[in-house]
Amino acid sequence: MAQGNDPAHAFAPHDHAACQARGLDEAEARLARQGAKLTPVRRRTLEILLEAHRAMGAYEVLDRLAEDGFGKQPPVVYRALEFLVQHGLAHRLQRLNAFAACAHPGHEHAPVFLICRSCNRVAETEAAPVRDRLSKAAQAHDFTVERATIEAVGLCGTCAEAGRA
Amino acid sequence: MAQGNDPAHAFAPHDHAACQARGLDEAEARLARQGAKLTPVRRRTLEILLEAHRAMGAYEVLDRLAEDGFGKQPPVVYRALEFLVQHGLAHRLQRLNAFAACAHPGHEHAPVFLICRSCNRVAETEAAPVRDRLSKAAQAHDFTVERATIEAVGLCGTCAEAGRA
DNA sequence: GGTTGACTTGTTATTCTGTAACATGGGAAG
DNA sequence: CTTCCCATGTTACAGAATAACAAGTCAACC
Ligand SMILES: [Zn+2]
Ligand SMILES: [Zn+2]
Ligand SMILES: [Zn+2]
Ligand SMILES: [Zn+2]
Repeated sequence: MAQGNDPAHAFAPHDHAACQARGLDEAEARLARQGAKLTPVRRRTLEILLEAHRAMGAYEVLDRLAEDGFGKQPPVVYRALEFLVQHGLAHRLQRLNAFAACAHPGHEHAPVFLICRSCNRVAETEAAPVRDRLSKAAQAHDFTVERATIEAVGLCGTCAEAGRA
Repeated sequence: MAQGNDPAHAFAPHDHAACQARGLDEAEARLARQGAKLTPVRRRTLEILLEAHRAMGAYEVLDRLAEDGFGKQPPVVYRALEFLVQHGLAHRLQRLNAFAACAHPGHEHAPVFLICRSCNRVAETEAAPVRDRLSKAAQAHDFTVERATIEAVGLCGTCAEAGRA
């Protein structure tokens, strides 16, 4: 079983170089299917997000891009991030005003995020059951859910064991 | 049955003056229990949030406070809002960078929000089942949820019937 | 009464986050 | 070769939030 298949592998030690490479490959495959282009800025932005399983602020990414010779004005990074988000290669985390690479861009999905407040890693997990419950609760009040933000903050197993309460 | 007991009454026509008054009463009762004070700015801030079942940006509230003779600098409103949030009288909506009065401050609760994208009204709904699911999904990955943001955007019944798709 | 100390309100200034509007340049289509 | 779309870049601004300090209120205490 490849480590990439566990949706919460973000919290466990794993061959992250492979993880990162797979992220880029899947991104290219997906964009090819969609007829969109992974241009240099976009590619670099995705690489930066893929470096760790954590969320990064736009300006943090922007600094990195500037180091690599790209423009150093906010629109540069916001446009790249918007592109990645819209094409399912990255997600925005509302609680953190930050962005994270998608953990499994292979297929369409509306994720649920688990954010460890100790190590700052971010994982995506099984969303369907939670969203179902939410839709059901909303239906009871005649409300139709179109999109939902579901972000949990807490402690990952590794940090809990390490006693970083 | 008092209208205030339906957690999603925000979307239905109701005696809102009573609704508002009840909000203030419950707030005072709650603060008395906690030994905290509802000072003029705080009270006025809560009143403003209670005027409608929608979320307001901090600066929108600030303008209203300034009209009433309170300070017109950001810290004034942010402090009042922080106080209200911490004492369970208001909630912050991450998706909107905005705040809303709590719909039922009588008891402790971690709400789930329903945000109508057409009329902008915000309702709180039954949270427990959704949170249970979320905790369960997280547990499967050895993650302990401490707090969670759950915010749904969609259409309320009234707006759906009115065809405001 | 006077003094201390916690708390609240107020101000100035700054930081962080995000967007509008416009200029340029490189292809692909014609 | 020209046209047009799109991506990148810029300047300038808007919106959200906080840091740091000044001053007033009020009850507790001496
Ligand atoms: Zn990895
Ligand atoms: Zn952790
Ligand atoms: Zn009401
Ligand atoms: Zn509505």
